Amino acid sequence: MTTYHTRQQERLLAYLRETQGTHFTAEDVRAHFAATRTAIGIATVYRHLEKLVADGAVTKYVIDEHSAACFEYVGNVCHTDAPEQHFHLKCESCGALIHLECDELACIRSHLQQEHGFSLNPFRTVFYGTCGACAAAK
Amino acid sequence: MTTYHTRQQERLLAYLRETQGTHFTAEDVRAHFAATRTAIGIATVYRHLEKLVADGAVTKYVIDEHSAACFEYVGNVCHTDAPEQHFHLKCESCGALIHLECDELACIRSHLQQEHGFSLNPFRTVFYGTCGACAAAK
DNA sequence: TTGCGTGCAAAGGTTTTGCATGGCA
DNA sequence: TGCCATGCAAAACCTTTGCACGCAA
Repeated sequence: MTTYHTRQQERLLAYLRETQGTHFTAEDVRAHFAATRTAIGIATVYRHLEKLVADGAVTKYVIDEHSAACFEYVGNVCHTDAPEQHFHLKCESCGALIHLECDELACIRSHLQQEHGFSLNPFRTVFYGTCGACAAAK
Repeated sequence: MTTYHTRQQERLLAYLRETQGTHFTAEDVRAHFAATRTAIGIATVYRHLEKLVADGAVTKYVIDEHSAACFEYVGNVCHTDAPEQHFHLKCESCGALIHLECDELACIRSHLQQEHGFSLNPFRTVFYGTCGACAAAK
């Protein structure tokens, strides 16, 4: 639990809030501050992200274990109103991670729940395939 | 593509067929053959698993990126004749792998294709969540 | 002053790769 | 004989951890 209020913590949180709706890796965060001359050690980045994930303010995606984990800022804990139901598409060709928000896809969840008794975890579920750009390139 | 038929390949495939319905790590496979005195190098295990995953005969699960990936043999899928429209549900609680054949879910593919230009790969895509039995147990 | 937060470097683990050797066709 | 497959070890990679120092309260 955080007891002290530090400069790094403040700057890191401020940055995360700017990234709403996008994905980032721990390295992305470190690089961002390295560029602004207010460096934050990679260990500190990981330590904060770990806490935020535990608090639910950040979601962690494991796409492939030999590449860096993706994080996403989803707001404060008191965000119990309308958690966004978005899914992720991963292009097996170019590696792009696509953030998909679609009502029809959101129905998948209730369908699986009602018809198959399965509670889908949208944070871990990733749709693999080929994106339009890559398909067109072939 | 595999061009040569080797002893290691044969033994590895035979072992995988025995594991139907269970999951294993690359290390598990290596250890299995190390015990039977017909050792197979870990690099060879990874190289074969990589091919099998690409072929759809093995599914790769990434549970957490700092632990070993889990693999599961799902058999030779006939992606030439009649591509089966079934998806996989993986219970994060009990580890059960559920084969789901559902017309409504099959629509996901065409939806992603038409509305988002995304060609879904049903052999690799896995829905993570909690199965009905585990949900009831809580 | 107390002790948490930070940064550096090293450790930890899994997976990949380089290279020489062995084996299939 | 021509190459692919294999195995070993080292490399590559992300992430965690030990330790000393800095800084908040």
